[in-house]
Amino acid sequence: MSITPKGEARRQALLDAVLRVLEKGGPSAVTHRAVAAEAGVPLAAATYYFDDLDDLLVSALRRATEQQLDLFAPLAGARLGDFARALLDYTHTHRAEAIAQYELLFMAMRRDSLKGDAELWYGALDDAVRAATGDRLDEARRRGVSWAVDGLILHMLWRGEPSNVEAVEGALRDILGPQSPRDPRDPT
Amino acid sequence: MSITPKGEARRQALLDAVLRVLEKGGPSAVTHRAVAAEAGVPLAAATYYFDDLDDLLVSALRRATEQQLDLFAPLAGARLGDFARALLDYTHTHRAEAIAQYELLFMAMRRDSLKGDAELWYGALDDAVRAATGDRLDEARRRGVSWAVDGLILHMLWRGEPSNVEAVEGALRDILGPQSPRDPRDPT
DNA sequence: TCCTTTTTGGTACAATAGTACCAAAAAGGA
DNA sequence: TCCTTTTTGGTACTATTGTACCAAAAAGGA
Repeated sequence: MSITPKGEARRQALLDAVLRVLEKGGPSAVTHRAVAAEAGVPLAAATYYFDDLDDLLVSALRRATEQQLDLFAPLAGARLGDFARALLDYTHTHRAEAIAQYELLFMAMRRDSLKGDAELWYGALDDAVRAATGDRLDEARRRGVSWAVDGLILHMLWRGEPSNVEAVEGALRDILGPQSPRDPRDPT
Repeated sequence: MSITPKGEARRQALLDAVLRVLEKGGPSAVTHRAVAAEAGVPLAAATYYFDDLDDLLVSALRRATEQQLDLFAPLAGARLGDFARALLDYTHTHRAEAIAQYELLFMAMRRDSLKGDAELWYGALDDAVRAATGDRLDEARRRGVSWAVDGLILHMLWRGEPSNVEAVEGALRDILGPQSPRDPRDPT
C-alpha cells in the first residue's frame, strides 16, 4: 500500500512542527523530542518518517523554501504594491518559513548538497524583481535591487519593520531610487 | 589578583575557537568539548571562564561583532575601492567572524538582549555607506543602499562571489545605480 | 618567604538526545 | 474475509553533553 493518507498528514505535521520549533528556539532546539511534542505525536513518529534528525530538519527546510517560492511565483507583471504585499506575507504571515529558509541558506554555506535550494530561492527572488520592475532596469542594476530586497527582508525579519504595505512600498522606492516612477503602471 | 595575562589569553583562544567551530559546523556544533578541543585546552577550561555554554557562545558572537565593526570604522570619506576592499576583508579574510555576526542576528530574532548588538552592526554599516558615498545620496536612498550592501554581503558569504576588488566595486556600482559616478573622487 | 587567590586538568555524574526495538493496532489488497 | 504491509506508541539502550567537583599546581601580594 506504500503510503497512507493519514501517515502523510502526520509527516506534514512533523515538518510544520520543525518550523515552529526552529523559529522559537533556533537550530539547536530542533530535537526529535521537541518536534514530536510540538506536533502532538509520540517520539517514535519523528524517527519513523525520517531517516535521522538531519533528514527531518533538511526536509522541513526544503519544504519551507518551496512554500515561500509560491509567494513570489504569481508576481509576473505585478505593480509595486503587490510586491510589497508579497514581502509582508513572506516576513510576517509566513515568518517561520522565512526564518527556516535563511537557516537553510546558512547551512548551505557548509554543505554543498543544499546549494541548489539556495540558488532556487535567489532565482525566484530575481524573477520576482524582474516581474515587478518590468524592463525599466538593466540586468546589472536589477542585480543590485535583488540584493537590496534580500537585505530588506532580513531587516523585516529581525526588526519587524516596515510592517505595513505603504511603508514597504516606500522602502522599495528607496531601493529603486529617484529615477523610477512611483509605480510602473501609474506614472503620476 | 583578579586576572592573569595567561588566563586572559586562554579565554581569547576559547572565543576564537568558538568561531571556527561555528563556521564549520553551525550553532549546534558549539559544545564545550568541541570548543575546548579546537582551542587545544582541557574541557574544564571552557567551563571555568564562562558561566555556561550560552555565555560562551554569546561572548564569542559579541566579540566577533566588535571586531567586524573595526573593519568599517576607518572608512570615513573613503573611495568606493576602499569600501570594496573592506567588504572583501569582511567576507573572506574574516569569514568566521562574519558568519558569527549573522548567527548573532538570527539569535537576536528570538532574544531581546541581543537586539542592541544587532543595532550596533547595522548602525556601523549605515555609517560606512554614508562615509563611502559622501553626500551624494539623501537619507531615504541611503537606506536602500545599506540594505543592498547587506544583501551583497550575504551573497558573498554563501556564494563566495564576487571575490576580487574590481568585481566588488562593480557590484557596488550596480547598487548605487547609473546616476552615480564611477568614483566620487574620480569623476572621469 | 609564606599565604591567599586563581588556575589547572582530570574525573564523575546527571540530563538530554539519537536511535533501535517490538508487540499491538490499523489499513489496505486479494 | 484473511493476509500482508504499514503504522503506532511505548520503552530501553547508548552516546553525547552540560556541569559540578576537587586536589594539585601556578601565580601574585604582603
